[in-house]
Amino acid sequence: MPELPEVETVCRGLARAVQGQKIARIETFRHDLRIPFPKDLNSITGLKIKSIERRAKYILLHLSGQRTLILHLGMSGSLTIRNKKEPCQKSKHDHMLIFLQDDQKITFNDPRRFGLVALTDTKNIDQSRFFRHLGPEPFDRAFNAFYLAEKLKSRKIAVKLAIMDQQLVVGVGNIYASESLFMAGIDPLRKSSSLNEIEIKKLVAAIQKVLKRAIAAGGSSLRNYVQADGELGYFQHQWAVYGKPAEKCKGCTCNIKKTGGIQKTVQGGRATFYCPEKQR
DNA sequence: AGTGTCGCCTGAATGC
DNA sequence: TGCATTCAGGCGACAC
Repeated sequence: MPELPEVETVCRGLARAVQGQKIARIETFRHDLRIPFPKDLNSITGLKIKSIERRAKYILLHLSGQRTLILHLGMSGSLTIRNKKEPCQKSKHDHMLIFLQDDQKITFNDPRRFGLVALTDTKNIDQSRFFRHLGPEPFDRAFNAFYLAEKLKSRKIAVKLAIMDQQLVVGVGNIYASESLFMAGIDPLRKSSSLNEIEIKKLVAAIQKVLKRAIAAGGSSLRNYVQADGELGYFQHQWAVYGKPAEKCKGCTCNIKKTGGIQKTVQGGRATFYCPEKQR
């Protein structure tokens, strides 16, 4: 599932392939994904893709005429770029095609349809329903130990749920929440307000490091991005605890017989993985 | 206001 | 073998 690093990878790949191109035509094959497609989607025909930006897990295509096309991949969405001349059949969950004037074609495929497509005036982005409530980017200077301490001290929920709250910090999804807490050595079940200064510093650093490593892993496979492989750029081979119940944690020196290895539990309806020995 | 739960959706994995 | 059930999860809506 695309989290921040995957979305970042997709944005970079997209920028390389289609920045500066004009939109020739758009086709949709149903009226909605998680929300309806914009009624005026065809109004961006003829506009130029000036730049591409990631914000949280949203992909922003800034167009000429002060328009911005917003894409979100949800859980199962992927973008593929092909040359229009390549013979290519529409697959089952292709929902939108963007044809460009240079004969490339962007395909938005999303089996579970948790993704979305929206259109807004560029200057109104910050006030849009999608961005109004978002917290700082994890790499922004505004996301630091002082900020996190302020945010956590009054909160009663578990720290894992807190760092997944997009109002606190954006882009930390379920997988990287578990991974970051492992790297920081913090038990995901701990109450947010129970973390001390040192732990909070470690957590900020861990979130940034985990995300940066994942982006780097994605970037290294970027050249294959245009091929039809939604899995590319993912971090799954480097997971330390996620999806590995009862296994050894990364760099394990634990007494597995005693700890039972990596534990799996559920928080807020989402799977959490952690090492009971390394995370306290 | 902060917190917890639900629903959207489909395919893979598991259970009987 | 084949059908039914469970699980996965971003994010907004909603109830308390």
